[in-house]
Amino acid sequence: MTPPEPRPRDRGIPEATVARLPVYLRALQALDDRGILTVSSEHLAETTGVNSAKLRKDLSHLGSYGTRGVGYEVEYLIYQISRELGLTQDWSVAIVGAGNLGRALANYGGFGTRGFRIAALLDADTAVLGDTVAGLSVGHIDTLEDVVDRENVSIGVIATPAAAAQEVCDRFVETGVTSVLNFAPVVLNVPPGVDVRKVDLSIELQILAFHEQRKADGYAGLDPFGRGPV
Amino acid sequence: MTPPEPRPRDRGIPEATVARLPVYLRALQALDDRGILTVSSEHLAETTGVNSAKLRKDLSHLGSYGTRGVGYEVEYLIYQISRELGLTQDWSVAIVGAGNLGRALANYGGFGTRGFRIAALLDADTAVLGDTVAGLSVGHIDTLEDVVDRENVSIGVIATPAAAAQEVCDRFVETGVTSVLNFAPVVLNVPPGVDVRKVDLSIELQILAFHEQRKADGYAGLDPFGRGPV
DNA sequence: TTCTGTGAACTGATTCACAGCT
DNA sequence: AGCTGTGAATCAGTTCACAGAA
Repeated sequence: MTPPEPRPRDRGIPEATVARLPVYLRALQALDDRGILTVSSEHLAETTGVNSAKLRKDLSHLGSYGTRGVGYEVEYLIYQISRELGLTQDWSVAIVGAGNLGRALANYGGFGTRGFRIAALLDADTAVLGDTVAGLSVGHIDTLEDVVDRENVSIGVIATPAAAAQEVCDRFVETGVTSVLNFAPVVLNVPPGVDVRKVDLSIELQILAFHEQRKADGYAGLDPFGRGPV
Repeated sequence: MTPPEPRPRDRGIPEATVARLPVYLRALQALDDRGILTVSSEHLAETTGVNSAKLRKDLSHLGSYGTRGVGYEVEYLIYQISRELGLTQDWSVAIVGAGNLGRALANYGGFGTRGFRIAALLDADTAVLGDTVAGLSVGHIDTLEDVVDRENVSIGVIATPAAAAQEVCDRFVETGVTSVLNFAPVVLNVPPGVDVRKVDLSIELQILAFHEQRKADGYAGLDPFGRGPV
């Protein structure tokens, strides 16, 4: 697992930092839209809900893009973060599963920010074949390999029922996709080198339930409005 | 911030552990469905994609529910985790936003596992009012406060466009909801004591894009199939 | 003077490795 | 003999606090 050789500028950006860069980026874009030219770590930290020292350390991993006594130039920082995240290019995305979730994803306005392009929306159910979603015609799952090759898909999104997820994932991996975003409630098995990220509604709810229960249990006095289970 | 008094059994379960318990629970339920009575940390760890020492340490925070030389009893462990997560009771959930995402959430089969009950699906758009989704009629957002009170809602789910999210959140909080699951791409502002969890598609994609770019950049030899941007 | 960039201290999470129970 | 439960070692991430640039 050792990298082949030490590379020029250390790109060893901590995972935790990478996960926050998109949040900073969004806040910066909002500032830019309002015509704001410069921002301090204190202010940007506040609007993104992090500690300002953490924000500065995060940004310092990209290089020294701030000006002491002044702050960060909004446009320049947007560019630097975009570049670091790989958003100065477009990535091709294929979504499998054209149920409500798949459709919601396909319709996701402009796909967040720029940087992504939906190449296809596929489903196994012939009943939805040809439906138009977000200007795209739903294709058949059997064309997955063709689509990935032709459109140079690099990110596969799985929005199928749990039972179908592993098979779809295998097909993505087999065709050369190395990044998968999984919305199905299963743990996917992939070979090394493939990145999987999981988004799981019921896990999120269960985590919230845990904290709700705790509030209800022991700290009633500190939480005058807390509600219990039904 | 000191708890009023030391409470009987230490419930200081690490956040990282809490986030994994739902994953273990799901795997255990699958084992239970297959009639398997007992499982070792090694095996359960493998199917959930974690290290077995981590799994044992996680479970040890709940108590000593394993048997040395044997493993864990599946049913008993399901019960213990469910109890710890607060799933032996039902929690009432209100979803705001009846677009594709809101509908996808409402249809989410049995809401993951048991433990949750959708009390209402609300929207501001009069065009979707009265639509039936997952056996539920879409209500008007103005009834939010009524619904929360009447149905004793403890978890609010925000599936609205970004612009509406903070206002919906404020109304939830104002009415006494202390747990919020936010799908809108904004950082929500809440008073202390309110838990917010965020699920953000575009952030997940951007994190994947970062790793894709890295693979494409520097490790071509280790990743023969990796695709670049389009 | 203001605000960045960063060593140093700290806190939390993971992994190792093995003692001890069944 | 096999597998749990857990101290001890390690690693990652956060926060503090301040030196130094503009």
